[in-house]
Amino acid sequence: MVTHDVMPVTTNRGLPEKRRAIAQAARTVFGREGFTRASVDTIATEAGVSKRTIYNHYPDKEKLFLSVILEGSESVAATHMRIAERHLRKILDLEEDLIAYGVEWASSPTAFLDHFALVRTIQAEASRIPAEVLEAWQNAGPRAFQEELAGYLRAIADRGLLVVPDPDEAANHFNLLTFVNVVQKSFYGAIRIADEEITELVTGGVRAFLRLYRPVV
Amino acid sequence: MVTHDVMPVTTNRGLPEKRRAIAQAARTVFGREGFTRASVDTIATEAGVSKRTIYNHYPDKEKLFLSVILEGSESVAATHMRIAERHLRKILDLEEDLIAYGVEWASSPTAFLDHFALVRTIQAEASRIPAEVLEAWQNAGPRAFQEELAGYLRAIADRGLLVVPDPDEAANHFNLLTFVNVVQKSFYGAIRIADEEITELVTGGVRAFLRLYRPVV
DNA sequence: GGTAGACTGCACCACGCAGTGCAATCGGGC
DNA sequence: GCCCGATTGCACTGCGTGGTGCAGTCTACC
Repeated sequence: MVTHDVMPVTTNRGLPEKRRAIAQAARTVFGREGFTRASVDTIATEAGVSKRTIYNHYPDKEKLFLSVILEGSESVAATHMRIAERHLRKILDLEEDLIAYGVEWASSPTAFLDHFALVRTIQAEASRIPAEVLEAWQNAGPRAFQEELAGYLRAIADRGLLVVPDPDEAANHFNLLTFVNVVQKSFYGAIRIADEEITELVTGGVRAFLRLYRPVV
Repeated sequence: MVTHDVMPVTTNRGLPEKRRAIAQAARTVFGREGFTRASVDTIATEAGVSKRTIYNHYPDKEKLFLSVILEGSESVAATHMRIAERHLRKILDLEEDLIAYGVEWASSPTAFLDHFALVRTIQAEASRIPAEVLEAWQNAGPRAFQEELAGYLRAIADRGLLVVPDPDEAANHFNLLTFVNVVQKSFYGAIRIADEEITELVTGGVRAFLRLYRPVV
């Protein structure tokens, strides 16, 4: 697990309690309205805090956004860790476990609706976001998940349940065939799709994945 | 091929020549700045046209955006048709042809940079876009490509070169393993990635696809 | 030469928004 | 009782923006 230093994006002034309220409100409002439409006044109101206080904690709107998305990534990463651990550490029935993992993980955009709305914003603004910031986010987000999954796949392969010449590529393929498939269809949760459809898509993806990487008997 | 009627998004007043200039400029500016940041004044200047004229042709900014993205989809669809036809009609070496098709298609976001910037905007704003508009775009865009590809795969399967129980799912898998993989990494062309990397990614995807759908000898 | 439609330029409105300045208040530590 | 940092409320600046109104010009056609 690699952690990357990022220049501080928040001042150390102010009460942590207020800071949390601001961050929480910012996540909600940015998620609902997108970066540009979201106004600092709205965030202040939602946080039950004066606008002036926000500018005591964060130098400007952009840094506030940045801080929120990085925190969000950490929280999602932690969740992913728990999901992966729960389904992929002890394998009972490989197909079943992979499906359970995939379904739960592919459902997380619905659970972290605000955060993934921010992710969509990031993607839309990619060309206007400083390269090192984009880099930092990718490392905290997508890349981290893939690395983690690759680790589990390697372990599963070591026990002879899969044949995985290149764990990173395999993790990528799994990700594409399940998670990415779902988020493409649901716009990262913005368009609600039924749980059964998620299950169906993931199941199809896992079956394909297994055809790719299951050892020939 | 299904075409969907969409309510007209442009007035019939005005000279078609000016209209084209406006649409062209709008595509560029929206692509560069995103919907919200792009100002109608900028578009007017870029088009060499007075702002008043824009409002002679389009009722408002939103409709202008809409019109531009639908036109763009058509243009991209036409390109896709040519690429698919060129590589998938007559198959000489299946792997080679699929790779050539995949590489060329996965490179199109770089060729249609403006348009795919609009696509990212759409995705980011998905939750704020009227459902029927989103529907119309999906039909003109992603869904159309997938359908077309499914048709070719079916034809290839008919000749015994592939085993394709469900052409739609197969097309989806191909799409995920090649095109989507590339656009996820490049943010639809916003972040430049080397041609060799595109080739590499697509090649890996095609190989996986073939392992999934090649007939067992 | 007259009429009609398209275009232009420019002023203008109304509004929202990021960010600042400031005086006043609150609360805990010494 | 005093101080200091955090917070508040509010007015205010400056700017950009979507959209309109209007008076005048240009062009093509009759």
